Amino acid sequence: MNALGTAEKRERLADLAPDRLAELDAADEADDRTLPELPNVEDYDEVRLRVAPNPNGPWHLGHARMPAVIGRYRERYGGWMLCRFDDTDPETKRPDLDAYDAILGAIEYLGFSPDEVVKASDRVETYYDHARTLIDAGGAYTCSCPAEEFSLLKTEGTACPHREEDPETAHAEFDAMVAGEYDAGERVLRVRTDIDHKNPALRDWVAFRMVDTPHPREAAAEYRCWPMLDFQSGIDDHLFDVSHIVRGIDLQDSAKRQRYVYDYFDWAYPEVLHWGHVQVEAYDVAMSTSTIKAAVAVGDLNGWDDPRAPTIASLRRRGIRGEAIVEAMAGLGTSTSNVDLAMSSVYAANRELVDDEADRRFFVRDGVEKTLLGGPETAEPPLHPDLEDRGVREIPVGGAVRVEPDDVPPNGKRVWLKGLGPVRHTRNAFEFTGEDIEVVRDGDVDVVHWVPADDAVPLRLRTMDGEETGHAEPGVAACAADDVVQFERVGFARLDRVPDDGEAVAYFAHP
RNA sequence: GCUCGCUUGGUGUAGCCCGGCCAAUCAUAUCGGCCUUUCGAGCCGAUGACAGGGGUUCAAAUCCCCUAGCGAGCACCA
Repeated sequence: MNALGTAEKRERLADLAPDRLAELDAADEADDRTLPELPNVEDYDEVRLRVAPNPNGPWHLGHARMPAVIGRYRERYGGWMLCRFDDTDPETKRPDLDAYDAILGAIEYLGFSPDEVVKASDRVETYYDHARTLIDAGGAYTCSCPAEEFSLLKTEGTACPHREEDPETAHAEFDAMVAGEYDAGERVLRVRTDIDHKNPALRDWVAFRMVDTPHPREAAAEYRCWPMLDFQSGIDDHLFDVSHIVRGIDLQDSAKRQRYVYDYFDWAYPEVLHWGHVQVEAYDVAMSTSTIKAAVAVGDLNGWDDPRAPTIASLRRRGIRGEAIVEAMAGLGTSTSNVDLAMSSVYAANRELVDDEADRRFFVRDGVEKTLLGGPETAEPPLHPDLEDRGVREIPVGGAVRVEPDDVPPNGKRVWLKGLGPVRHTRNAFEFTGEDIEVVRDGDVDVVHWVPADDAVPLRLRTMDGEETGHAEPGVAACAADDVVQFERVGFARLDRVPDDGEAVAYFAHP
């Protein structure tokens, strides 16, 4: 049974036990259902979701949770998904112009494609329109209190003098804000909530403020009056008819703040779910955009796709499928407590995805050369031990082989060169002994991988822990960049560069 | 300080709303066995958890209270 592929197994099972097959299918579907149901789905015509990244840098692993979970929900409910770049801070969270496409590329790599993509910085006029309507509704006022002063008043639950201003004044001053007549810090537009609400976080929050620094996008470079996230995203969620908001616990109070605006407009607030932060063990580099940015800048990391970086780009270069990341992220569920993602769960998911397709190859690290006396001229190990149809690799043996130092048996002892046969270590050579495979089954002889001394392809394997050099079997020269292979007894790797001549480069994925 | 939230084995998760079928699910991990010309895959088995204390109840992982720990918000950041 083990020699059969999955499809063949299914076929045989269908003949032998159709009931059991149905059970397996049901189990498969259940696997896909690790996420809890979204609340009150039946109340909406369509499940409409959004991912709302801040394009202030490429993505680290933690960012994958958002598209992974939201994308899975879209698939489950046959819903709709928006990608909205919340790029309304040209200064402190200044957008990185390359990040917009990098993020869309990452989402695609994870296996999702948004139904629509928008940038908040293209929609500023819309936010102004709604601000004016809100002023008319008595829901907002302009305020020139210095931030620290207002903060003190707020803490004691006292209104500032501007709170009672009339809508005409508010309109005039807001128009002046839009016209750029104030500098940063001189005036804001506040939402009128409850100034003595028991939760200080909800009291009269800022909806618009002045920013002196021009937005990096040319199309938005002239704006000086920018909405805050809570205002912008609240308006957009309604305008795009979002049914379910899924976001981090840092935004736990956002819904409560935005409800005030929704109430002024008489809109219904979407369903909302929060999740905690994701930590990833196994990396030396902290998983934060700014830390990685700094490490790349000073050369501690060799770019965002350095295998030591906890980034999406890094996993991608290592040949890990986006789907494996999604699987692992979906497995974390949507609980509001902080979670640790074990890389082993990403690896386990990936192994399942790539094991069948990855051809087997030999790669000998830091090999020692041994003259080979006797034996066949060609070795023929299978390309895949479980899929015989795939055929064999024909490896010309030549007069000498390389093996890893740890695999050299003591003098006089034998070892089985995989796909070639048994050899005895004599003085400084390997002597072909020709026994049957029984010697391996008996347990006295270890099976090891090897490469011919001639024609082996020099290869550098980049791993999370550094680089390893060695030689791969000659057939690797015919592989292409992007091929995912399993170096037997070493692990899965993605070929990154296979030049006609000279050193090939591969990235280690996992055992 | 004020407010909100979280706490199930190494990791993650199910169960908690609507108490009993939970001596607690599944995955991953680790260990062992079988199989295998890989330290991969497959098969079998083992390991290991309801934060602590009170209360309600015939019955509590599930409801209530307290304590502890963790996290978040109280930004003219997202």
